[in-house]
Amino acid sequence: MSQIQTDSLPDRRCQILDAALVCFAKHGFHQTSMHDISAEAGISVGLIYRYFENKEAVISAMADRHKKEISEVLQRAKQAPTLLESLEILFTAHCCEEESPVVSAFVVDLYSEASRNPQVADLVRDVLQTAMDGVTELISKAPEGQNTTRGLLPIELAELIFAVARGMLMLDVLRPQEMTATERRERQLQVTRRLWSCLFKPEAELAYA
Amino acid sequence: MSQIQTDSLPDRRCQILDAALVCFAKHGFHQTSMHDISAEAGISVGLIYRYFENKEAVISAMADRHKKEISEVLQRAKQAPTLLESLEILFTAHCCEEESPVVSAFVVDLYSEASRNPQVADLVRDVLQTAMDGVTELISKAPEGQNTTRGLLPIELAELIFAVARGMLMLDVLRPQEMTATERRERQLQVTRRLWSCLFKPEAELAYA
DNA sequence: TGACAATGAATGAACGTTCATTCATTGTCT
DNA sequence: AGACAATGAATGAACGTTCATTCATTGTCA
Repeated sequence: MSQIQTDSLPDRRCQILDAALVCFAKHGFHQTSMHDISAEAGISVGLIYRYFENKEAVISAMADRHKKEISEVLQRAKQAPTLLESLEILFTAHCCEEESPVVSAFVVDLYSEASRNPQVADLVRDVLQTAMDGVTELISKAPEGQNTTRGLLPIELAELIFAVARGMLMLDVLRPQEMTATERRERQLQVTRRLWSCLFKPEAELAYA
Repeated sequence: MSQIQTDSLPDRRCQILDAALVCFAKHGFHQTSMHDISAEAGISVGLIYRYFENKEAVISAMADRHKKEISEVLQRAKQAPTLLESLEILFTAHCCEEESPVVSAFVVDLYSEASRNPQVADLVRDVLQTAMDGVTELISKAPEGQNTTRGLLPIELAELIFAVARGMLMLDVLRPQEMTATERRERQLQVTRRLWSCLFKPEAELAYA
């Protein structure tokens, strides 16, 4: 009865979005056809239109899902014992975390889409603002962020941190495919630590850096 | 005879690429039709195929042109009297320079394209490497880069600088259209100076920051 | 006139979307 | 329980449209 409806409806949507992510990451939004998605999901084309109004709605739903994944990453980052570890979680989420496969190519596409689709732009802006607020708060409360911030406010530091994170994510799409997730992660962590040492490491420790 | 060929051929190509940039920046590569480009250029569709083999070739040529523009920006940056001014040129090229209108949305699209098109990826990697080498050299030679680099090598600093530059460029596509080029430039410069102060400003000067 | 630049209608493939149809499941009645 | 009606999830061929690409034709010079 209604059990099937309420159970299968979100499942189907999820199944379709999973397939869409694979296709979008591989070929981009506008080079992925609805037939591609249906084939990847193992269902018929028509069925997609039972769960999504049109292709645009699939893209929007993907953006929405991205928002949830990012806020989960943020939650995990907030619980890390040190500021450096928080940053490491934030910087490596897109290439390493099993649970939230935020594929770099998809995110770059999302920004590309945001530049013409105001609805997507609003959503991405919202995600970014929430994440930045979280990190700003993280810095304000962290002992490392108190006195070694080189005269910059927590929010200014957060802006720099997010700029670097986005920039590294962009770099990620240029990396040859033969690079493993572990190798990517290692490169990400190196840059994260360098940034951290620039922003937060007390001058006194530099001799040992 | 050959005068017309050698003279008009590059001009037409340039005219077509100018039109393509406008369309690509506005709608993206794959949502721009050849008719859009021909209309923007004020010529017929068929004529485009006299100067470019196909749409892919237009995109590749755009990427090539991007490469030339970036190296021009780099040349200008190299001639700046201080390291900070070099960075300011590099960071504001995409939203302010009249001669090389490297539109942010186009560059994000270029990275998006690079993630599936190995030919474009190679080119973007090449551009990036050249620019990074230039900046690394700039840092090595600059007096500001000598002793206040917080234990980081010039190449490591260059990586951070380019990550921030790419990240800010990405942010640029989220900005509401009503923001003027001057306002964007101001925001860019703020972040540039903050980054510079983190990476290069001697600790002694911080009191006045 | 001959050579080349330029046009834009024509082509066919590919796309997003629709919808008549199928069929396993669920509900209802005797 | 058994027979029948109703549901709606799922299908995939078909539709109208758009797009990249081609090419017969026209315009423009020397």
